[in-house]
Amino acid sequence: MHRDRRERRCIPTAGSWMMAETDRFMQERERKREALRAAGVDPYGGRFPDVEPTVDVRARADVVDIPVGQKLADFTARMAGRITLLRDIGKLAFLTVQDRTGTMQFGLSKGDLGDAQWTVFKQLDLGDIIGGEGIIGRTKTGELTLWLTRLTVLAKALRPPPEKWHGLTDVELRYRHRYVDLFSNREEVYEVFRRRSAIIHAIREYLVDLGYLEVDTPVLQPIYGGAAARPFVTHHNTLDMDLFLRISPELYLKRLLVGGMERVFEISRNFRNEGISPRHNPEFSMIELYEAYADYHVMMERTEGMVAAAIEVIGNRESPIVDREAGIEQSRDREGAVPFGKSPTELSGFGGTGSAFQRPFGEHMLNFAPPWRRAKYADLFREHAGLDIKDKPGVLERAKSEGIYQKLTKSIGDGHVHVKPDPAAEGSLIDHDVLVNELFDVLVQPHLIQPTFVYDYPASICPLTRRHPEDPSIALRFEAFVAGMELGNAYTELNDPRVQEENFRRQVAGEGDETMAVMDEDFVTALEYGMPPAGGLGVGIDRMVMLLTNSRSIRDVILFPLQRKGGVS
RNA sequence: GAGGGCGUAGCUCAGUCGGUAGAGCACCUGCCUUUUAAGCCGGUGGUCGUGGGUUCGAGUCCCACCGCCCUCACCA
Repeated sequence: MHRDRRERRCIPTAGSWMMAETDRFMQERERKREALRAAGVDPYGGRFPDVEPTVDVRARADVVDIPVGQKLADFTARMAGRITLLRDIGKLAFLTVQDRTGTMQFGLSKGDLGDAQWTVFKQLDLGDIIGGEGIIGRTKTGELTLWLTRLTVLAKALRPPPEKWHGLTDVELRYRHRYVDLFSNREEVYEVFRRRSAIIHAIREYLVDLGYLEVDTPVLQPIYGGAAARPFVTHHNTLDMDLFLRISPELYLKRLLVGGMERVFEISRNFRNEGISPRHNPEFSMIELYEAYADYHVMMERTEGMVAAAIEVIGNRESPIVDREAGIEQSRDREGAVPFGKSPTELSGFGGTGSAFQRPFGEHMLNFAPPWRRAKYADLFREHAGLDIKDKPGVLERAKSEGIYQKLTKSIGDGHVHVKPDPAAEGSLIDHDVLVNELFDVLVQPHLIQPTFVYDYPASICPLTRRHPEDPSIALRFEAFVAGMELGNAYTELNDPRVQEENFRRQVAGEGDETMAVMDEDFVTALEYGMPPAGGLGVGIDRMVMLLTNSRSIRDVILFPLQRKGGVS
């Protein structure tokens, strides 16, 4: 039947389709698969128990003296993985086999393996998944090698893997076919997600050790709230009810404070129907935590503690393979990219930096050693803008010279800009506070490279936030910035039900920065039962992973970032 | 949503002034018992993102559309 196929493609009639390149590769591999079946070999294997990871085999080999060019008959191993390189020397072959911990060279000798097994080997291709049993040795060049006495086919790959040296570099293909990205760009991509897992694990451990309870609250919410963002809307058929995908778990977690969960956290996937950028994905992960009897100063320590715990757990690790790095770096340089990416020294942890809390990020070296810098909003504004935040004429003048004023007045009417109630009042069409905030974004935020807590925001910028008891113009809030990027946001939480109720009313009326569809009356009811004073904190997990893996785009730390449908198949 | 860039073989990339579409890897035939991106001989493989247009002739020029990336806006 294979012959039929080949003949068909060899006789292109006028106007017929030429054989697609992909089909040629796949049909060749299908031919080999059928050859395996004809020889009584299942090309998709089955249970293959007691497989030893590469790192374990290498660790065992490290404590044994294996002379170069020798095999140790009593050093046996049983391993499995994907063939990433295949060197066929005639009656001898070397395969590089990759598992989750690294790569191992398999050596195959026709004489040792026997004709039947050698025939099986001849049907293998790059990308196939195999198991092997044999004895460990070292080749002439000292390479640790598993010399097979038995070869098992576990999965015949029908599609060829990407080019073996460059791997997959097309970013669109990398995101759409992440499974290929993961095995073909193993050293960079797999490592990022290994770290992501370790970071989340470390955060959990850190908080649980502090007596926190991890919870799950609704993703499908009849009323959304807790942040300023447009939601995704969905519908429950049987209940015939519109629901929102949560933009934040905040209002549910605070209900749990009322219920007596004094220390509570959730690692929550949130969904915001907003724009997409290298720092924004429509669905993203955040850790939110609430601690009774604490305040936002305590939350600064929690932020430092979580990051320190994360760095500790990802720090000490030798990268098993780094050879292909040079090629990746070159391709990025061709695009004129900044020096992001993982160098061998970075992958191995603390290489040459002196402090365990230092991490490279782009052209910066970030120092996460606690305590991080703590700076008041107004002080930073004075430092970088040279202005007092209450200096209305000065702020207006600077906003004009920076082009911010012009940009804002131009976009009045799109619903995002707050027009001053009485424009004539001070010769400005834009709220003073809006101008301050815009100037902060442009003049201050980009300079906040090293981890910095910006605290005591002007209350006018965050109208829904609890005020400082001694200075009502100050809001009890901080934001954590690293590399010019917002990493976290925290408050001394509002627990006065009447103030909360009033805030909701203003939100519904669209007066504040946030708007919402309807008031969450049940949340007010909860506060009426009494919520302990508390500190609350939200930290973006994806951004934290970006910072700790030197990743320039949020899409590089999310396994399957949202892509438009269509595109390359 | 606005502006800019990109899309050529399965993968990584060349393609000059508009004049028969190329290389490496991969794949196929053959050789090779210590390779390290193995090597050597020979060979196959293309709807140049899609659709229109200009032209004697379009990968190349023009228009529209699709997808990706970047900047801005919204947002975290």
